[in-house]
Amino acid sequence: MYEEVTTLAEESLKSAFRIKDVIVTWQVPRERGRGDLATTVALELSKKLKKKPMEIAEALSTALQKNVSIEHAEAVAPGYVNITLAPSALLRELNRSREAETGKVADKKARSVIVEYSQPNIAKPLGVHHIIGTVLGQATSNLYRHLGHNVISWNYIGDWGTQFGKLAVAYEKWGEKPVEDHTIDELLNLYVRFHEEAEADPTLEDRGREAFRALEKGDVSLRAFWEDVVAVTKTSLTDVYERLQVSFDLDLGESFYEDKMEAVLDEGKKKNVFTIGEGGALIVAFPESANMPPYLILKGDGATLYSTRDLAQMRYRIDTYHPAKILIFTDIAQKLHFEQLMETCRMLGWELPEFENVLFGRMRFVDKSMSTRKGNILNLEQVLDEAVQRAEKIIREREETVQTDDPKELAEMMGIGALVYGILSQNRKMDLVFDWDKMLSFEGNSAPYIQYTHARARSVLRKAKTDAAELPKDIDSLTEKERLLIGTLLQFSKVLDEALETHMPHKIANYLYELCQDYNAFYNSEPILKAEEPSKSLRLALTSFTASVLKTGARILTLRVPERM
RNA sequence: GCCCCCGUAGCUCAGUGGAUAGAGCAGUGGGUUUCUAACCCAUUGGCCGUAGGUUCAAUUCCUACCGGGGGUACCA
Repeated sequence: MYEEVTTLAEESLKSAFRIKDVIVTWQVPRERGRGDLATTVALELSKKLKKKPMEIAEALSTALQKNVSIEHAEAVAPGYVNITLAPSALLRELNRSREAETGKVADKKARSVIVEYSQPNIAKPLGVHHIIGTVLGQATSNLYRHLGHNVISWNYIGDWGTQFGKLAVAYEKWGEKPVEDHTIDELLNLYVRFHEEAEADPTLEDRGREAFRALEKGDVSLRAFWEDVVAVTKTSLTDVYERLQVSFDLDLGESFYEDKMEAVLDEGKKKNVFTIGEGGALIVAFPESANMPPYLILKGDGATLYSTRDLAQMRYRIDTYHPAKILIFTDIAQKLHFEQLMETCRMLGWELPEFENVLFGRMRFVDKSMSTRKGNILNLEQVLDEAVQRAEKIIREREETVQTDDPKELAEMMGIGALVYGILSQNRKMDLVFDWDKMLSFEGNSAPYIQYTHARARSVLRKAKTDAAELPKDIDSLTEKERLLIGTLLQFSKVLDEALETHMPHKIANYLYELCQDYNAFYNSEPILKAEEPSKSLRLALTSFTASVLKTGARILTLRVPERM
């Protein structure tokens, strides 16, 4: 962005102070009245050149002032250079920047990015805490796709493991009807009851482990039971994912690796990476330098673990998809596990793709943590329903002014949007305390604010009977609000790049919010339809750009925006 | 014990090696004969956890400590 200005600045500094190299970087000042771009290069050079910062800043601003793209350049104490760009230069930039909105076309031959997220467990409904990883992963997948990457979105379903043996024992003891007739909540109740009764009767735990081992060894009736439970679970997940605008390319779960672990186990043993530890367990002992506790690969009784399947999964993904990158979204509690996993892969001598365990904070209630075993989780579907009901109530209260044709659809959009935006607008590493009122905001910095701003802009365009407004060729001057809005619109593509690089979708949410603020301020102070030309064309174009950036950005965040509300 | 994440306004949170640290909610006062007032404008409110260090410049980087959360071999 603004290469012309950068080159000019660098050249003039080089010639004025007879230096070989200088790199000028620009910041976009947040404060009004500081121009469109600012640099601190004079402060940075001061020591090296043995000159006062202001002296350098003044020389630079004088040189920049001569350029036609720059309306005004100014040196400000203690050594900043602020520049205000000419309207024509801003319009030129704005035209160029529209490409970022439409998205890039993926190069089909490029190696893909595997994004794993959500990871629901079989026989349990999605809890409200699942929403964090689910929407973060989806937003990140959307972002990669938007920027032209081939993405394989992957739901790694927890359909295997000791928990399953426990459920089988619980069903055998207390189940009262065929498995396939259970709802997901009834299955959860069995699981919770198991843990309650296991407090009094510890032998239950052993029986659960035994049942899982039997399943792993191929017990036919357990296998049939397992298949029924998987079917019940997948059906119940479909609806929630649809409401969240979440979808996956693959949902190969843990059971898929059932027959793929043996090869990895053999390899690890042969390479002496896996060794026998306490109680006959198979472990990886890391070198001192790794500074990590041992990694358990097989239990003492020979049963496999999460780690066993993850190793097999890593192998399978590499061999099958040759990905350039693998991202796995998990909460922060799993950090060590993935560090151990990757270190183990390296010790096995595997050639690995770029890998990141994208971490996020945990959700808990005010006084206690969330635990599926104890049953103190909130069902995500119920939370979505409550969110939508709250939105419905607000829509009803505004009956006289609301402009939607479909209040039910709008409520769905707003309610779920509010919840999702609440999560995606904050730094993913932060822990969340579940609180209805805080998680479901409908005003201020919230999804409905973004949605309202979009509807408002679309409404203006409908009245103007135009969609793809063209920018005027040139314009003499810009109002302060116009300039601010243009400046924010210009940053969209940079924000997307930063969000991708850091895997921090909240940067997009924050940006969209700022854009709305700028648009609403502009909307409030400048007439659009009644403006004189060329202002009218400019303002319509800004309205059109804003609406389209909002829609594109919101979509990446899984949010939908209405045409009217 | 060791390791990781978090600590910014009453509350919930953004933010950055640079110019007087920003929003939302809550509080106070304004704005609709104008394109949607789910909005806008103004205003109250901060030793940026504490103490050192690096730097022309630290809330941001480094170290220690304090507080909260998590992990630390047979859960995932």
